[in-house]
This record gives sequence, C-alpha cells and structure tokens, in this order.
Amino acid sequence: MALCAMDYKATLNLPKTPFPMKANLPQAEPEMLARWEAMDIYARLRAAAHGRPLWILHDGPPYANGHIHMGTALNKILKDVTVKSRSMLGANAVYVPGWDCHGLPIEHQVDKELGLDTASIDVRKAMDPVLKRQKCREYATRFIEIQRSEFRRLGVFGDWQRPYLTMAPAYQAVIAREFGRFVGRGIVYKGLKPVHWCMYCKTALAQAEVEYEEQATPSVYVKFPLLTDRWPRSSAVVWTTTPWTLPANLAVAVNPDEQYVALDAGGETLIVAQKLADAFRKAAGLPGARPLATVPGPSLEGLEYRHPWIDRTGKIVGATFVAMDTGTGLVHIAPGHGEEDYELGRRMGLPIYNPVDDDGRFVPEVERFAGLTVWEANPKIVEHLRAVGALVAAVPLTHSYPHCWRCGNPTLFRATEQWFISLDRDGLRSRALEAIKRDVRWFPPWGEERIYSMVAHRPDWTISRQRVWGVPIVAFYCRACDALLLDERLVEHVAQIFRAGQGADEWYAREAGELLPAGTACPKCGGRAFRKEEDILDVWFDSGCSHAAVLETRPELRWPADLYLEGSDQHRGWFHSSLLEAVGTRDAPPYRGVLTHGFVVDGEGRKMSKSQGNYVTPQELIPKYGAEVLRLWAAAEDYSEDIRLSDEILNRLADAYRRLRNTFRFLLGNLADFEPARDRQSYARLDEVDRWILARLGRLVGRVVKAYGEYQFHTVFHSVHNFCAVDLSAQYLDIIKDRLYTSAADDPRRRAAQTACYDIFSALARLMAPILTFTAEEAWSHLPGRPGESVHLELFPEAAREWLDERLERDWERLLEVRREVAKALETARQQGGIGSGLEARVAFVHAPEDLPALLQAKRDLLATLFIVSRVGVGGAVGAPLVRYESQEIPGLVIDVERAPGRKCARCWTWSERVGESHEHPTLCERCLPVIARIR
RNA sequence: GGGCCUUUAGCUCAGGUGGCUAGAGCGCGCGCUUGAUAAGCGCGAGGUCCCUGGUUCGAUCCCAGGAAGGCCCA
Repeated sequence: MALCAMDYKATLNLPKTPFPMKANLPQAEPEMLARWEAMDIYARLRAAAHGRPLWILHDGPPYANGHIHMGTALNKILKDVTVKSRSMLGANAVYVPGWDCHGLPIEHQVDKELGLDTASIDVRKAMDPVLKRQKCREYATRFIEIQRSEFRRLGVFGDWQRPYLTMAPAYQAVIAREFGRFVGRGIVYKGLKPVHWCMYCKTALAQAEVEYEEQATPSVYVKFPLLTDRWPRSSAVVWTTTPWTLPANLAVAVNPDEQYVALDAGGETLIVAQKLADAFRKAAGLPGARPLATVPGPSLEGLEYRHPWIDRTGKIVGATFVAMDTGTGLVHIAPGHGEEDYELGRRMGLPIYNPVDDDGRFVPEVERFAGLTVWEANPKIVEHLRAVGALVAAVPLTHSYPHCWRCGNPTLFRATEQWFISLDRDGLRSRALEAIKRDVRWFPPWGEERIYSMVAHRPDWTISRQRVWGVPIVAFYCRACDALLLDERLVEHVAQIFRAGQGADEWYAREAGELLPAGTACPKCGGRAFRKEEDILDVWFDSGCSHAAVLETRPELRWPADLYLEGSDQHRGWFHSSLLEAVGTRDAPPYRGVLTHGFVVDGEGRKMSKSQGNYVTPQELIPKYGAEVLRLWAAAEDYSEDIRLSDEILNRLADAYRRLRNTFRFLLGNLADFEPARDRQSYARLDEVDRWILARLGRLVGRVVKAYGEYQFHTVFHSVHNFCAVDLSAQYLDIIKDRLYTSAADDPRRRAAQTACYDIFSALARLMAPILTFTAEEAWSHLPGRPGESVHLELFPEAAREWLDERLERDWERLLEVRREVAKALETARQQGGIGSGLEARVAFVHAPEDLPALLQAKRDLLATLFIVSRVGVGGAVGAPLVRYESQEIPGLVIDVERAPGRKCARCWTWSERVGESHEHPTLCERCLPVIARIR
C-alpha cells in the first residue's frame, strides 16, 4: 500500500533539538548564573588552568558609589572578554576585581546624611573621625554589594568572593608604607599651593566641590609704571577681574609669541598687545592714542616695573598661556592666587605670596586694606587705583566664577600648605617617561603619546586632601618647636600598626604617642610630645598603590600585570598615578600593556547626560535585551574610539544575536542523532562541499584567534557573524539540507555532513564563548558526545592541517560566483511566474567563458546540489528556455532556465523523470526508493 | 584656549606603501519557501568616502585649513 504524501515526511531526518529558538535572555541568564555559582566556575577555571602561564589583567577599581552605568558595564565586559579569551588561548588568566573606597564623593554623601553639609561647619572637626569613618565604610560597603551583583549579572567571571578593597586594613597599611617609600626617597615635601578656598566654610575645596556661576565683577585696566626710558612715562597695562589679587602681584606676563604696541596717550605711553589695542582704546576711552612703536613680546621681558601703590618692583616675564581674546595681552601675576600664576612663579623662583587669611581678610602687613575681606576690599582697591592715577578704566563685567557648592558663596583662589611628591628632585619624571616609551605597550598606540605629554608637562603631584575618609599622611609635629617629623622608618612603624589593627582608623583612635615608637624624640629640640598631621592622601594615591597592595601580596597574582584596561580618561587618572607610584618606588611600571577604550555616547555621538535625556543604564537595558546583547554590543563596536549606543544599535545587535543563536540551533538540530565516537567520518570520506566549509572554518579560526590575541573583538564578532550568515546559512547549510534530510540516517554521506556540522559547532561555540558567555554555555551543553562541563573550561579550537586546501578554495570561490549568477537567472524566471522553488527548475550553461567549461565539467555531479535545482546541463542549450540570462558579472556566461522535466518527488521534492518507477511508491524518485526500502 | 583622538551607505564595520563601476553583514523594499517557520533562501534599492583648498596624470587614502563630536587640561 502506497504511503500518502504526508507520511513520507516522517521518513525524513528533520532537525530536532531542545535548544530553543527563543532565548528569553532576561529570564534564562539568572538561571545560568546560578548554575555557574553552584559549580563554582571561577574555582574550576583556576583548577583547570593550574600550571599554565599566568596572565594578569589587573582590575582598575571602580568607585564604590552609586550603581554601575554603561561606561563601567562596558569596561567590565571588555575585561571579561579579555580574560576569558586569554584563558582559552591557553593562559592561567586570574582576575581579581576591586573597589576604590575612600574619597570625597563618599565622604560628602555621608556629610549630607549626617547634616554636616551646611556652611560654616568644619567637616574635619564636626564629629569624631572614627565614627564618621565608620559611616563612610558602611556607605562604601553598601555600594560594593550593589555593584558586585550588577557586575556579576553581566556574566563577568572573577574572584568575587575575595575582591580587593582600598579600605581594607591591609591595603591601607600598604598605602601608608608606599607613602613612606617616597619619604625615604626624599621627594615628599610640604609647600604652598593655591587651592579653591571657601572663606565662609573656612575650608579648601576640591575641584569637584566647586560650581561655576555667573557673577558681576568690576574689571579694571591698571597701569604698572615701567622703570625704563625707552618710552616717555611708560606703563604696562594689565586687565584683571579680581582687583583684590593686586596686593599679591609679583610679576606681569606677556606672550613671547605676540606683538605689542606702545600707544601715545597724551604724554604717557601705554603698552598693550597689538591684537587687543583697538579694543583697549575703545574700553579706555582713548580713541586718539596712536601707536608709537611695535614691540615684540620677548623684548618686553626683563623690564622692571613699580607696583601701582605698594613700594616694590616686579619684572615682566614671558608666558605662552597669555591669551589674546580679552584684556590687554599683559597679565598680572599673583603666584599665591592662581594656578598658572603659581606654576609660573615657581619656575621664576618667585615666592608663593598669599596675604589673605582663612577668613578671607587681608593680613596686617597689607597697608590700607588689612582686616578687610577681599570682597570689602575690591571696590576700595579700585578707588585707590583711581586716586593714585593707576586706573585706566573700570568696566563692569559678568562672567562665570567658582562658587562653593555647600554655601553657594564665591570662592577665593588662595595658596595654602599642601603635600607634594616632587617629579624632578629624584628624576621620577624622566624615569617615568623612559618607562612609558621602553617598557609598556600601548593599545591603541597613540596612548603612549598622550600619557607621555601629560607626564612631561604635569606639575608636582599634590597628594594631600583636607578630609577624613582616607589614609592619613603619616607625619608628626613637635609640640614644643613645631618641627616636622617625617621619616620612612616612622611611617613603616605606623603602617605596621595599621596592618595589625583596624587599618587607618588607628590613626584617629590613638594619640601621637601611641603611634610612635617608644622614646621618639624631636631631632631639633628633643621634645617628646607630638601632634599628628591632619591631612589625608589623595584617592589617586590609594588606587595608584594597587599594584603593591594586590599584585604583590596575593600569591595567585604576579607583579607587574600584563594589562591594565580602562577608559581613555585614565591616562590622566589611574594609569598615570599607578605609573608614578610604581616608578617612584620600584623604578619600573606596574604593567606591561595598557589598553584604553573610548566613552559611551548616544546614537548621534554625543555624550550621555541625565539632563539631556539620552542617558540609559544597564539596569534599564538588561530586562529588555539581556546582558548577552550588551556583551555583544561591547564586542561589536570598535572601542578604540567613542562607542555609540542607541535603540537602533541594540536592535541590530539583537538581530545579529538571533542569527548566531539560530545557527547554533540548526547545527544542533542536525546533530541530534550524531554520536561522534560512532558516526564521525574521516576527512577523506567527506563530500567536497564539506571539505570546502572546513577550509573556510579553518580560515575563520585563524582570523578569530589572532583577533583575540590583539584585543580586536569587533573583528571577532564581524568575522563570526559573516561566517554564520553567508558561509553557513546562505551557502553550506542550505546546500546540505537535502543530504541531511533525505538520506538514510546512517548514510555515510549524511554522517559526513554531520561530521562537518559537529566541528563547526564545536569551533563556533568556543570562539564565541568569551563574548556570548551565556549562550555558548547553553548551546555547549547540548553538544552530542561528552562535552566538558563548561565551554569556558575549553581552549579555542585549532584548524586541522588537512582542512586547508587552497586548490579547493579557489575552485569553490569560482563556483560560488557562478552560483550567484544562477540565482539571478532563477530570480528572473521566478519574476515571470515560470517557477517558484529552485527545485522546479533545470538550468543549462549555454556559454561559459575561460576556465568555466572545464571547471563545470569537472564538478558537474555536484552542481545541482550546489545550486539547489533539480538538474544542471553543462553541454549547451536545450530547446526553448523559460529565461535566457546573460551574466553581467561574468561576461560571456549565459544561463538558460527551464522547468525541470519529470515530476516532483513527494519525499525529497526534487523533480525527476524517474518518479513513478515503483508501483509500491509511485510518487517517489529513484533516490528516495532505496532509502525507504531500508527504513522498512 | 591647549594636548590627544574620531568622522566611509539607516546601523555596525572592511578598505597594507594614493589608481577598479568604494565593499561586507544587518536593516529596508520586492519575491520565493512553508521540511531551521516569531525561522530559511533569492533579488534589489541605498554613499558629494565631514567640508574647502593644495600636491599629483590621478586622492576615501598624502599636505594645509575648517566644521562637528569625544577624552583630558586650562
């Protein structure tokens, strides 16, 4: 009895797999995380990699404040991809994450919670420091917990049980000890430096505590009489918006690259920049002032001037920072009141003069204005300038000026005592510069130039902060004579106390005498009573010590690290502080390589900001796309530049994800009955198309492994995705469907195709595992045979030598070109309604140019399969075709398309003239008959 | 304002040392298939290679200037 058409379907080997098409990532990922946790994947990885060469990515600690954002997510994903890929390349890639715990942002949050963030409260004295530090510690701990679970949710593997924390007592002890090492090198010093100062809160303000607001100020043009007879009654004219800084004036700067003019202003001579002369004449109400002479900037340098009203002289100096957009091109320099002034003053050997006290009042030595606050003094100084004839003009002006974020009042820039590490006293700068060039690889290469010029031009490292939440600067003062007690051995002694006890809290819990070795005496006066320094170390010093506190102390790690991997802002930050710390104490950089990535920006390339409304967070995206799509995003983008993120981008990546997942699924579906040990076919028994795809796979493996080695993850993604979409889905898999489905299950040629599918799947799952961490694992567990317990414990695949067959690749490259032309010919026939499926067609090559006749002849038996049509004629035209197609791409190639002769086989859907030969199965073709016979 | 960097189809990316009708995948449009089916296949339409000059027989690629954007300083 003949089977009806529907029943033949049951005789096919259609794909079958429990690996679902729909990933349902937001739900599935947490289950996978639980599975990894249950098997303790990180410990398993360590055990598996035991004895392999160490490879260390040292984690730059994120700040333990707030939830993670897309930037931190990107960074951690890139680190994870790096670590996982190194592991699969054969290394023992240990990853210890860490957190940066000290510092102002946390302390300020705690101040707020405690109600200490109001004006006129000295935060250092407002409460018991030990108590406050406890609050800060709790705050940091809270966010470490939050961030840890957020990072783990991304699928990042690492030693999450034992991360490093800069607030751990042992770490704090290392910070103190490292500070001591700098002391031992003799390059730690105390000096004056201008900082933002709030005279109402009576505190120094960090950069982050300053807000810029519009403020109305008097701007004045002031004459500084020159002591020269080059011009009659000449004066340098400066312009300033802060008249109160004039008492501290010690120099006047000109730009050596600019031209100046001497203006004749009714018997006196005024010197201003040529470019600003017109604007000056207008502002000064001197339209008639005529230029007497042009003077190059450098010829003004060295001239002496008299202070407008104070009995002292100063000199004109050159400075390239003098701008030509406003003012007169001559800048009044007060080294105690400005950053650039300070740097210039130091270079010129000027004193860092600050005549303003903590209350913002002039000190007694300032005649006329002593006791006045700078704001009270401002108008009086202008008046006085007018009285002594030094005022050329006063112009009211509104400009942005720094204000205190706590009390909202305008701040002063005022020199205060700070601690520094000298960059030049012991050659730290030059050693660091040499290390940058000689000992470190920078990815991308321009990172080298960037950090090089920063180190080359930076001022001495200011390491002090006037705060509580951090590690103290371990120094003492004699109560009797106020002498500074700063000694490496004393610092080390204190560091031991930190290590043995409650970390740096010991500093605050103990008196100086309990911190110093018994019998310590002042070297100056022999006094035995001391007080403690109150400043703490800058957090950049803390994190800069991580190489010492982590790499050197953990037995599973190694100094130096192989790689630091952070955003490009860290050239100024952690890369920089770590380098200075390590070179300063160990004469070598803490890393062999530094990789940087750009910043996350929106779809238009603009920075993300909450106020702009283009800000998205991982917490919003993960429930929608799953962490896997974010991982794919991090890997797909070229991170050496800015990384764009938008709905369209994520949707495209979700599409790409589906394609990759479906490729896995299709491969697995066709491996359902494949037992590698039993069914695997040798290379020699594979079909030609199988050998071709393995050659392609070999190329892919080579390219991808190389790309991982060079951290070129976007190349990995694009290569694999292209392979799946083109080589596999559109070509190989489409071609072998017929063989897989219609052959007898154990037909060696079917097993041959499965052998190729097995190798392809096994390679793809491993190649993508560092990126598609969840999906590769899920798919891997469905691999027939006995796959390892986790794909992450595997190594990357290697291409078998026999796979590479250049002759085969060349032939197939050509055949696939022809295939594309056949597809166009079929499409033409389809448009005319002549055929639907390609199997309804027969194609014939009417003309074929050059190499093609021989090639087509040689491959004629596989052409129908390759083109997925029912018949192919290579011997010229036959009868009147449905369509005659002349190729544009391959000139001279002419293809006829006609309806395939015979009837459609009910089982394999191929058209054949031999359908109907069997009485038992009148709807089957000659190919299907023996298969059915075997199944019976 | 200064230093470093970026700018190739709607999106993500390729385009060694200057020379082709500038490529790929995705997306989009139109078909096919319904035995990868909330899938698969085919065909097709998309680009003043940021702009302006210059060098050159010839520039996406080299040089100069500019625009937009990013990071870090000021």
